[in-house]
Amino acid sequence: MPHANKGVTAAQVADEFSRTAKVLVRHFNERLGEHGVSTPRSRLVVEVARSQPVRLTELALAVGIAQGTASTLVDALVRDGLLERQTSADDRRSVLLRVTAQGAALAQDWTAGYERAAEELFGPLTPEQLSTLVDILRTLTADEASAADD
Amino acid sequence: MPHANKGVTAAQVADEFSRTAKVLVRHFNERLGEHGVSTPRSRLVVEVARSQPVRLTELALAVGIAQGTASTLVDALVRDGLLERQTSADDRRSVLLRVTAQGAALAQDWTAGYERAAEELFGPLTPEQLSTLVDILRTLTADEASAADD
DNA sequence: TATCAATGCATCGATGTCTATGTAATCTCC
DNA sequence: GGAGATTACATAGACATCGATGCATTGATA
Repeated sequence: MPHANKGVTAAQVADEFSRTAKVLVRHFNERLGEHGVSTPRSRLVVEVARSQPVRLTELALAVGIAQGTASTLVDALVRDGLLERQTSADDRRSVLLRVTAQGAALAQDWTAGYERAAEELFGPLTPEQLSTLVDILRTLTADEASAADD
Repeated sequence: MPHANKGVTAAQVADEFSRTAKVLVRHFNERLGEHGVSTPRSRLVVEVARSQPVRLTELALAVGIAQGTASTLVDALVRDGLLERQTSADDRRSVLLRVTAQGAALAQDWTAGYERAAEELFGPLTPEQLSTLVDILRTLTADEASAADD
């Protein structure tokens, strides 16, 4: 029975949203755990592979985490030989990130795992629902973009 | 221009979802921070106020966190005088939780803050979008409910 | 060019979170 | 009624995360 939620309040939506978000996080951690990696680590490596060379702050923005968090995670990934840091010639404050050969190989595997996990989770939705959901999500974060102009 | 996302993939939706979730978390932390409390702590106190007496595991389920996490957070809230633990007479393994007078007062304040934050965030959506969003969120977590039957 | 502001990154301390495990109480069932 | 399974909670260890802050570099300006 769809649409039994006529008078739904914002707070109820917030509750539902945050619960769903946790389910999503848990699901991805499980699936990616089968690939021997956590969700945050895989997201970073995959994102670097996709848009290298990339500066640290850009990367943090792209995956939606704080710059300090990205710094710590990247540090571990460099130690593990998946990423490379390189000081930018243009601006020696900047760090350019690239994947190593090993990182690139793993990124490919993890991307597949990530996509499969996403399909498992969002598969029950119709294409129209998917599209609607993305619209709604973008509406919600559109605020953020303008708020950043403050 | 709505619906410009015809061929959106599950992975893209997952990305968008997780970014939105982080925006939501940040927004609530900011707003509730103005009330001197974190989101998880306020959610626990408010939930206990709403459905006391409540067992720890029930509470964890209601707010969508792991039982161990709830145990730790509740411990702090009891130390701070907002919640009371009481061993159940029926089942001496169980802990029944209630708010103290102070906890009840704060819960009221925090509920207002929570609702206001939710309205700020979800206000841009039409009532129909809100309703649709809840439908979609419930579809996504419906899996979980059945998976729990394993 | 010397100074002061702004920027990019690293680090710190605190918090929330998970899974895994331990302990006590309860339940099952022979 | 007692043994073993189950359940409820607490605790431990690891990780991700944040905001705040420090340090080095760059940019702007007088």
